Amino acid sequence: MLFGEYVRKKREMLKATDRRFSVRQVARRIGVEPAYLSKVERGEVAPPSEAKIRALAEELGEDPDVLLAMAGKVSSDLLEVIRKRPQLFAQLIRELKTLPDHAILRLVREVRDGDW
Amino acid sequence: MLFGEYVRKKREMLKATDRRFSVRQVARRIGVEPAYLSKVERGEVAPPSEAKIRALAEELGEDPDVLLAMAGKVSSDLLEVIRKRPQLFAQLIRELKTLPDHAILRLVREVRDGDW
DNA sequence: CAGCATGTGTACTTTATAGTACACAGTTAA
DNA sequence: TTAACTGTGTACTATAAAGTACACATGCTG
Repeated sequence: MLFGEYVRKKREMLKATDRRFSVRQVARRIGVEPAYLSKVERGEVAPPSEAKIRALAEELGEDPDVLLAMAGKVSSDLLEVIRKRPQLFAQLIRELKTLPDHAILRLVREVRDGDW
Repeated sequence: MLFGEYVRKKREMLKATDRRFSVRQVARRIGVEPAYLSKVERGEVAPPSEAKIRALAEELGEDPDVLLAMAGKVSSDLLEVIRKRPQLFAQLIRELKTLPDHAILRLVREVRDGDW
């Protein structure tokens, strides 16, 4: 699903029961012009900056990492982590690239619970 | 160490025993103007694009991921991997953020050798 | 039914990115 | 000693990113 398409769907859903989720009002709350948000939702322009996407995620109750991914971006805090130890993380991520979700989840849990 | 500084040092080292590593000749081989490479090495302008950095890494015998990191970038193939499963990888990377190198290396090996 | 709210079209702007093109002075090598 | 090669200063360019500003027709509502 495209970024704008997804945002529009979610916003319209919220609008159905709460009129505070109009294009204009959401735009105002996340700090952009209404015309811009409208264009973003219709895919007429590229998705906004990371900061605006975060604000939008907050507003819509969505996972910022997911919304960023839909926008073709990766959270800058993750980039920072990788940038600090590029070989280590590059190796790991390429290793995990083809693993199924459950295997990666297992890894996450192992690290979280284990004595690492 | 800054990107340009590092590149200059490495290139000068190679140049010491092989005159094919002048600014001009390296620039030509990686496909940029000599003046531009000169400015990059002296930090007068920002580091080049990912593609040029890759060519430079190849040329200098350096790890592209490391050079990219010095340039403040992350390899686009890694971004792609994360973008495809943002929640999973975001969770994992944030979990690993503070782990020591050896722990992450252990993880890499475990995944590579184990039955995942 | 007047008035505010709504979504969107059009036109423009600002800043960053990623460089090119050319000239010039100093260095080296034949 | 001249021809080529070297590094760099200056000026410029093209494209993308990330929006703003305003006008307009439509629609709801109190």
